[in-house]
Amino acid sequence: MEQDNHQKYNRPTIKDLASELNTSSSTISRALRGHHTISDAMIQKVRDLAKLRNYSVNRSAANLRSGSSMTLGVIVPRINRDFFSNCIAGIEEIAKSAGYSVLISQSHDNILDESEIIKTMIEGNVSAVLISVAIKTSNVKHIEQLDKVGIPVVFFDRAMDDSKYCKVVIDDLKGAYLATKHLLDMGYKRIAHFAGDMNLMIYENRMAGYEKALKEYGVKIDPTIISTNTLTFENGQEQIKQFMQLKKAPDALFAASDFSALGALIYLKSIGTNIPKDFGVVGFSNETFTSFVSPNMSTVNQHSLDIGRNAAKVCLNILESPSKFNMINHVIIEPTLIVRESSQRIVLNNK
Amino acid sequence: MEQDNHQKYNRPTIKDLASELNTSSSTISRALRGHHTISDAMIQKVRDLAKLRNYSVNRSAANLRSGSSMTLGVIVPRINRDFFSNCIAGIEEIAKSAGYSVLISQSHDNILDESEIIKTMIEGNVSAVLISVAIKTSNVKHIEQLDKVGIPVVFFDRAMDDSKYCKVVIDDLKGAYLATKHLLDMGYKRIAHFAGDMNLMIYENRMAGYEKALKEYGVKIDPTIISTNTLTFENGQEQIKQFMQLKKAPDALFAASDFSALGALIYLKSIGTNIPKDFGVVGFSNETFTSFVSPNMSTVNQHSLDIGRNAAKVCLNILESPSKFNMINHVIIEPTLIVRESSQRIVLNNK
DNA sequence: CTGAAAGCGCTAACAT
DNA sequence: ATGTTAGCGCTTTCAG
Repeated sequence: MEQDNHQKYNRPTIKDLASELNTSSSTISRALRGHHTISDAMIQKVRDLAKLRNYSVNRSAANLRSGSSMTLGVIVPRINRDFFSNCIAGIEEIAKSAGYSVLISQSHDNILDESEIIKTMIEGNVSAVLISVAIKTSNVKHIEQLDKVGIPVVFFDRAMDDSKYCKVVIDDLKGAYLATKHLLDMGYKRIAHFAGDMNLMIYENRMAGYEKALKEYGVKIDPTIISTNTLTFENGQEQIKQFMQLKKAPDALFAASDFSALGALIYLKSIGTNIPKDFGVVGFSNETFTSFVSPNMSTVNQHSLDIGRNAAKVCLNILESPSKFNMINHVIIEPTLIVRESSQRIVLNNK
Repeated sequence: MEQDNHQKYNRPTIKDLASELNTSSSTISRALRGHHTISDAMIQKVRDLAKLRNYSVNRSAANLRSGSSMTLGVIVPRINRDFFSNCIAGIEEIAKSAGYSVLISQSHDNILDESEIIKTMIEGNVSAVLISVAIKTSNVKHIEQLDKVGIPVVFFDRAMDDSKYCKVVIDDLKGAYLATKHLLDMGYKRIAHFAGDMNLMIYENRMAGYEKALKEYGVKIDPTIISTNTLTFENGQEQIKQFMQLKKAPDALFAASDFSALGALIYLKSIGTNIPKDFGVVGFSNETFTSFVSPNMSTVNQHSLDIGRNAAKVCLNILESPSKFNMINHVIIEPTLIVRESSQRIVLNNK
C-alpha cells in the first residue's frame, strides 16, 4: 500500500508494526530494544520494517510508562564560556556512553531563571541534575525541590557550601596559591587581587589561596588592593584604573576571572604599562582568548573537560546505586598553572 | 496526614489532588491550566492545594495525550561561540513569551551528530526545529526526516540552498561587500580573502560580496590570495604565513570568520607587521574578542540576537498558521560594518 | 460549571 | 520465544 495522503503525518506506532507483522506490540517493543528473549530473526524483521515505515519511538509514551527519561539535566550560568561549554562536552561524552541524553539550560546567572529551569526539569522527569549555580544563588530552596521529588543533584564548579550534596570542584585554593606564588617568585612585590562573589565557595577559596601564598612569603595582606565582584571585562578595567591611582599602586594582579584580568591587561597597555616587565598578570580559567591576547596571559587551567566528565560519572554512580542517596561524592580536580608572557619576566636581582 | 516515608518520592498526580478536593481530575487539569469554564474559586482552591502538595505536572503524560510538546528544538554547530549563543538568546526570548520551551543541542559541526540530534528531537516530538547546519552538511536527507513527520524546520544563518525551507539569514554578500569596499577606501591595494566551506551559502555569498567590491573598484580578482576552508584561528595563522611569502603578498585581508582573521592578525604582529599602517584586517561576526584584541579588529556585525528572534518568530508563525507548510518565509537581516583599529588608517595620498 | 469515560503509545508483569 | 493485559498521568470529547 502506498503512502496515504490523508494521514501523511500519522506516525506509525508499535501497534501498526505489530499488525503488519501479525505479532503483538510487546514483541515489537522488545525487538526494537534488543530484548534477549526475542529471536534474532524477529529482531531483524522488526527493525527492517521499522526502518521501512520510518518508525520512531514516542519518548513521551515510553517515559510515562517506564517512569524514566534517561536524561541528565545540565544547568550552567551561560553557555558561551569556554569553561562551561567544555564542562558540557565532558558531561555529554560520559552521558552518551551510558545511554543518557543531555538537556542543556542556561540560568543567565539569574536565580529566577534557575528556579524556572529546575521546575521544567522536574516536570520533564530528568534522571538527575548537574548544576553550576548562578552567582547570586545563596539559598538552596529551589534546589531542594529536586530532593523532594527524588532527583539526584550533582554540583560542579560553582557548588553550594552544603556538604550534603555531591560535588565536583577544582582545588581553587591551590590554583590561586600557585598563581600568586608564581607572581611572588617572579619578583613582583605588591600583588592585587580581583575576587568574585563571596557567596560562592570558589571565590572564597581563591581568595584564601591568594592569602596563603602571601603569608608564606611574609607579605602583608592589603585590603586596599583587593576587590570583590570583579569578574567581568568592564569591572576589571574599572578596578585596575582605581588601583593604579593609589599612592601605593600594585605591580601585579591575580584575578579570579580571565575576563577581569583581560580588562586590567587592556587598560594597563592603554596607559603604556610594560607587561610583564613592570606589571604581572595571572587570570583564572584558561579561556581561549588568554592565548590570543597580547601579551599572552598566564592563567590557571581548571581542566573543564575533566570536571564535566567527573560530574557525569558521579551522577551515573548515584543513578546506578541501589540506595541513591547514601553516597556523597566529593571529587576534587587538581588545577594547573599555565605560565605565559603576561607574568614571565626575568627575575630581578634585587628580589 | 504527615509525609509518608514509604512513598516519600511518589509525586502527587491530578487524581490525588482530585480526591482530596472531592472533585474530578478533569477539573483539576482544567483549573491548573486556567480553563475559562472553571470558576475562579475552584481555580484558586486547586492551585493552592497544588502548591501545598508540591505538585508538578508530568510533561510526558501531557505531551502524550495532547500530542504537543510546546518545545522548539535548536541545533547549532557549537554553543561556545558568541554568535550562536546570541542567536539562542534571541530564540529563547521569543519562544518563552509564546509559552514554548527551547531544547538546545550542538552538532559539533558533525553531520552524524546532527542526524542523531534530529532523531532524538523527532522522538521527543518537538513542535519545530530551528537549525544552523553543520559545516559538512551538503545533503538534506536527515533534515527531510522532519518533513516526513510534519515537523516544521527553520534555518538560520547557515542555511541549505533549498528554497523550499524557511530561513533567516543575513545579507552576507552585502556584509562582505561593505568590508571589502572599506578596505579599498582605506587605500589597501591587494586584499586577500579567507573564505569558508563552499558548500555553505553564507561563505559563497561572502566570497561574492568580496568579488563585487573588487570589480567595482577595477581590481582584478587574484585566486592566489584567496583560500577556502579557512575558518579557525590555526588555519588563519597558517594561511596568512603562506600568503606573506608570495612574491606579490597581500596588504590587507577580509576574512569570512573572526577566528581566522585573529589568527592572521596575531601572526602578522609576531613578524612585526604594522597594523593598520602596512596591513588592514577585517573579520566577520563581531565575536566579543574582536574588541579586546590589539589592535581592535574591524568586523561585520551580523545582529545575532535579531537573527534568533526572527527565526523564532518565523517558527511561531508557521506553528500558528492553519496550513503549516504553505508559507515559506525568507527573512534577510542587514549586516553592518564595525570599523575599528585594524583597518582604519589614514588614507594615503597616492591612493 | 463540572464529571465520566476513553485513550494517547508505550512497557512490564504475568501467562503460556 | 511470544502474547495478553493492565495502566503510567494526563487531556478531551461528550454528557449533564
